Amino acid sequence: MTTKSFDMASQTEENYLKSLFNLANEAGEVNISELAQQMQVSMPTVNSMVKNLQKSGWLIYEKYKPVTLTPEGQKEAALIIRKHRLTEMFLVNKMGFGWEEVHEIAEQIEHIHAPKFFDRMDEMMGHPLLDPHGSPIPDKFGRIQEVNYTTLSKCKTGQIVNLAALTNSSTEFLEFLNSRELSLGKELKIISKESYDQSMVVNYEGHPSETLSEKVSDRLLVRVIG
Amino acid sequence: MTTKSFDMASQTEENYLKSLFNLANEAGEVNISELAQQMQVSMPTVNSMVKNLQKSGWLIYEKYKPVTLTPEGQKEAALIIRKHRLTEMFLVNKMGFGWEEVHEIAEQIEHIHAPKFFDRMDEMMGHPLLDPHGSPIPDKFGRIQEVNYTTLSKCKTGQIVNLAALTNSSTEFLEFLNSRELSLGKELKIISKESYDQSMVVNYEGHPSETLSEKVSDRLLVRVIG
DNA sequence: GTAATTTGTTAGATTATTCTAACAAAATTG
DNA sequence: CAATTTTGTTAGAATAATCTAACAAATTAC
Repeated sequence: MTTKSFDMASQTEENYLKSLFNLANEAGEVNISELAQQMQVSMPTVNSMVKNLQKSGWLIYEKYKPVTLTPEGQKEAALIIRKHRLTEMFLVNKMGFGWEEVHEIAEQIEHIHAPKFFDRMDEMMGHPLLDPHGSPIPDKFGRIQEVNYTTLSKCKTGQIVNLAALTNSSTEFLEFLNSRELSLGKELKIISKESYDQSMVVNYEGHPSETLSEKVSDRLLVRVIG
Repeated sequence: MTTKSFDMASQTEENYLKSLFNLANEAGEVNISELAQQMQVSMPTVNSMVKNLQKSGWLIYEKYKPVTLTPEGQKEAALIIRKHRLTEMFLVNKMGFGWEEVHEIAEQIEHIHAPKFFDRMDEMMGHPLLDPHGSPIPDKFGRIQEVNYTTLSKCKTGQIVNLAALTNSSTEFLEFLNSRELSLGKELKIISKESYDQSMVVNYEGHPSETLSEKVSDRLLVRVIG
């Protein structure tokens, strides 16, 4: 007798679902150790929480196997991510925050249970498709439209690209980008690439010659335009 | 050796502080049973939580005596109420919600730890002094400026009053007021008062003769203007 | 293909918040 | 003021989320 309830997830459970969603690879599988690292808790903690989440129907788990979100788990996770990204966009567009300030606040507001509140944000912003860091905002049904960009690090000398999104949105990285006046939509021309450390010299408005380390260029998602 | 830490209060503890603040009478004392009723938990639960809150320095407690918030407890509570009321005002003024929709949402957002977020709301609204139900918004230091109004129920026939605030902001009551087009700032003239059930007949713009029960007139806070 | 390493599990304990049952102190009431 | 009622306390248990210690399974590495 399987116990599938689909009750409201607790704040903690919501965080596990979100991490599971973000860690799920092509096969949709996530290891206990990965999840433990992501959640910053011990493996036994994850082990018991995973049993919990399975009992509630959010995921599939078998001893010694990686876990997989059920369709319901995926939807639930996507809807939490939707609240997070809508909030980030609202904070930037309607409240004047910088893109480096919004993650921590959204991390808390994503757990608010008030559909009207998020619907109103969405409406006030005209149903945005992307958050301030270029990540797609899942729709009301938890559907997420995948876009695939390349990282700047994979581009070749001479190419012209448009900065579209980031693979990492830590405050420190965003502050680094601010210091170089690098924001989404900027057109970058790749001047050269150092084969020793993979650092790149790029050119963009107001910055004729800016050097970016591989660590940075790996985190910049771009659309090649020439 | 007294253990006074003043750590961050948990969400549950914040709710106890808020209730304590709201229940505190002139003497500032609150009984365990009152608090249990307000918080909708059993007395033993309150008993143990009160010991907790004392250990953290938020209140003074002695066996079989009513509890009293310390100055720190009062400030903490007032700051939570500040977040609640700022949020309600923001939802009404900046997001277009009705005054009857905002309590439940603010009840959740009040627990967000993000000073910048509330400061920005405050700034965007030009530092409002009252929330949408006429209750004062405590300042950043947790100071609350008391205003004292009379209830409509205490007014006499012939008086003209201005509707300034409410003693109760339940959705049902607010929806009742909406149905009679009664909103803050409305000027009411007391036409008559029924001595049998204390119901009152009042007159205001668009409503030449509206009857209000004692239950209603007791919940309307007014400023007598004539 | 054993041995070593990594990954995952169980067992048992801890903290926060809650409960019910039983009892004790305080307040109320004739 | 003694009896009753109300209010408050203790004891003991439950649930959620976490931990460490010990062990077991799976994987990786010679």
